[in-house]
Amino acid sequence: MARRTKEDALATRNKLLDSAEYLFQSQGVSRTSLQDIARRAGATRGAVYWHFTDKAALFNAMIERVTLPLEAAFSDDADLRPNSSSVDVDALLKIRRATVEALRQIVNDAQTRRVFEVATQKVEYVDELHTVRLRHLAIRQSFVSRFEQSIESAAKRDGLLLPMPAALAARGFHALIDGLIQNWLLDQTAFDLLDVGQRAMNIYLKG
Amino acid sequence: MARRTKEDALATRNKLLDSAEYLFQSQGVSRTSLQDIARRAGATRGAVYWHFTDKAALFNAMIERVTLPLEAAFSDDADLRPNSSSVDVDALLKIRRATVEALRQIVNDAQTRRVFEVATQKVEYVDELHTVRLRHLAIRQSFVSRFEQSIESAAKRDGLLLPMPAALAARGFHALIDGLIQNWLLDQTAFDLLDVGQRAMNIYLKG
DNA sequence: GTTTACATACATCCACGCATGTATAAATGA
DNA sequence: TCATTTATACATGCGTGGATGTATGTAAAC
Repeated sequence: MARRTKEDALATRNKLLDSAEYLFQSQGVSRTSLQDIARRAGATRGAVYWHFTDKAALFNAMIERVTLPLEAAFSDDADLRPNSSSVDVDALLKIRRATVEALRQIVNDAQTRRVFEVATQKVEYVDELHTVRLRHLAIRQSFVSRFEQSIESAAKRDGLLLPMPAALAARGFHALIDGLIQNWLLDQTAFDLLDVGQRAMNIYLKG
Repeated sequence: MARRTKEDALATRNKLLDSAEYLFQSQGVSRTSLQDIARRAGATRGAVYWHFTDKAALFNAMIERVTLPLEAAFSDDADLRPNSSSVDVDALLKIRRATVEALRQIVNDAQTRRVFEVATQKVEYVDELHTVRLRHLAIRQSFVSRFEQSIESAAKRDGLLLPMPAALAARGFHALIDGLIQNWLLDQTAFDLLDVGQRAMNIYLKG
């Protein structure tokens, strides 16, 4: 066809990513061809190869469309709160709130849910997608270490001694949340993620 | 070639499964062809199609080679202990022991580790593999409900009231263990699975 | 006029399923 | 016990479709 305006181009790009989301979720990443994606978006493979160098790049873009805002939200939570509220808000409280907010987004936002499901169940992390995987690991790590700091500062503030090193406690907490999310994604009718998540979190944080 | 003796046939079958394990782990399930698997086992696709109807069946067999013994171990733990030890052993203690044993197997047995890694990161659960997935879910569910019973009986025995329904507590516990395993598989050098696992378990069970 | 945003066409490769070949182990019968 | 038959445990070959990458065409925006 003919050349489109820049908004049109961005629209087709998003359509392609939408199609990819849907098809990746229902057929898996490796079994959906670029042809499938293009067709569902009302375009051809030419459009796909114009916007993305290959399937891995498309996958990457699809992931970042969700994770970039989510990461930004997390950073905001950590950076802005100290200014807005009084002084030295309980670090654990911040973690608690941010976590609940993340759970809420997964439950409420269909797109986030789709992408999470694809990223955890419908893709094989190998070769080209290894970079995506490394990025995930880095994000995980930053989350864990931030939580570790919060634990330590909270313990120091309240003058209580921890039953285990903060690093290990942070690992456990992260595993708990991560496991809850993944299990919920496996069967979303099995339990209420927000409810169970908050209760489990409270239990764990008693330690 | 010629017909082999039954032991020979079983040997090639195991060789094929070994190859699949290795290749699935390094290349992912969808990117490894039956040709690859056969070649690495010193055989041809003919052998593969003789022993398995298709790739999904082979995958299934590979999984069961590890999970069947593991399930059996879990059943033994639950069924035999009441006879061998005194009367009414603490139900929670049994769960604790079985869980630690499972963690130990994952850490120590390379084959279990490989298969778990494949099953959690290197496969897209869709179409034919959906049955495998359903089976996993069923096993999960049975584990969770068994743990739920243990919690309830333990609570009744000790006469303490739970901070939440046993079903939710069981979910949380399972999510914790599951999350720890998965995170450890992502980076096996990050922490000591057995250590952190036991500590986190103890913390959680205080609730 | 040039670049953009695609569509179309072409060539290559590879994975799968099936059909068929085949040498030998195991069952069968005398 | 041995000869014959049958089923087994693969190997080989063929056809087919589909996915990828790239090269080229093209009309409108800038």
